[in-house]
Amino acid sequence: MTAIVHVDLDAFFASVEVLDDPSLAGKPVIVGGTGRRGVVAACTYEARCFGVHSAMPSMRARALCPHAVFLPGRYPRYSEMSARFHDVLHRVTPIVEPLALDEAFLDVTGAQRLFGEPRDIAARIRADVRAELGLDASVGLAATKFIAKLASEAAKPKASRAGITPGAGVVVIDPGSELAFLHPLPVRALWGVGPATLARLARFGVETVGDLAALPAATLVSALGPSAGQHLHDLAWGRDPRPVEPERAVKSVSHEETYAEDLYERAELEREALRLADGVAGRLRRSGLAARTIGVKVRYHDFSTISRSVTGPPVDTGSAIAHLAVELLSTVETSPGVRLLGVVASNLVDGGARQLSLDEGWGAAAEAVDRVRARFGESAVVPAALVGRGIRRTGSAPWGPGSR
DNA sequence: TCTGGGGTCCTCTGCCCT
DNA sequence: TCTGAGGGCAGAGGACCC
Repeated sequence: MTAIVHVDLDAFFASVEVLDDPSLAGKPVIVGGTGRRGVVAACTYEARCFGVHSAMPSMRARALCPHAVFLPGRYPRYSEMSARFHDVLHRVTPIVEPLALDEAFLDVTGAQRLFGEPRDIAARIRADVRAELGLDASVGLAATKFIAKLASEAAKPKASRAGITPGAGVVVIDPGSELAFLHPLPVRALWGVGPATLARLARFGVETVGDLAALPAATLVSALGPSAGQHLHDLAWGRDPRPVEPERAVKSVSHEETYAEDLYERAELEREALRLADGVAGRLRRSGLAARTIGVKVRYHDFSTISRSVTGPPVDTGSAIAHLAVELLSTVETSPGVRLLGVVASNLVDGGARQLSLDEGWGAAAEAVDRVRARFGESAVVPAALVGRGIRRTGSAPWGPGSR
């Protein structure tokens, strides 16, 4: 029988802040964008008691919990702790699928000879993380990935107006007991059910996973499409054949930024596109990749979002990506005011396959730039068009538990 | 109160080719 | 030569995840 463990660090960013500054222990701590357009990336359970949760606008979090400690976040520190966390997991098994900085699946089926029963392995992982990192983790164990994930969720502490209820830490869903665990849960708990799907399911009177399981698969397929419909029907019956995948190739690399004030000037947007393209190019080269498709994403004042993309020979330099991004930008309306601009590289290929003719000289220059930045920091070299330019951004470093 | 950033996957549409 | 059907692909957008 396959044994899958899901491990999730509790309130990761906020817990690291408390770990590094013990005077914060027991206080509501909120990590995230502190600007007008920022959102909460993570918060302690003390903050959750006031109704604060991740992805909530920081302004609202401040209104709900004005006495909280607000911190902007320290991405390099979280990365370092994440690396140590994944080291602990890799000591148990090489079959580790990272989901985020603070979360991973492990297939511990083959680790039983070394470490004993799966439930003992789950408990051991939690204890090792606590001992070596000083952080609390919640652990779920089941025969499938998504039930293991729901189990770790069930193992977490709960926060409400009444206070914090400690979690079990480890929850094991034994084979045969999956449906009894699954069917009473709200349907929103299923992976893939967000606000839009929830609204569609509500029309069928579906509130719990059990309600969903009772619907014929054909009804779900007609309501949600063949892929999502069948997938959710399978999940509702506990079926999830997806294996733990240690190696997953990156499919796209992007940089986007929300501005504190909307941008109207095309020249300013083109400079921003250059800066974002430069960031994307650097990350592509560090991964040894080049992109065949370059896209731009534009979000307007009213939050409506459009994207434009173009496919051609592989590129991995800031100048080449910026050139395409600026061309794409010239096809979209910017006069309503741009709240967010993004540059996306997709259709990724091996970096050695990039266009050599025109780009060869730029490629060598870009690699030299990479070496200087590696030694002296990202701001040591910037495109000439950006020297001395400053635009007010939302003030966020690349943070978010989903960041890899 | 007004909604980050970095991703993946899916669906729909239009175009090109056979 | 014209036309329609169908497949493949690219582009756009939506939904979802952490």
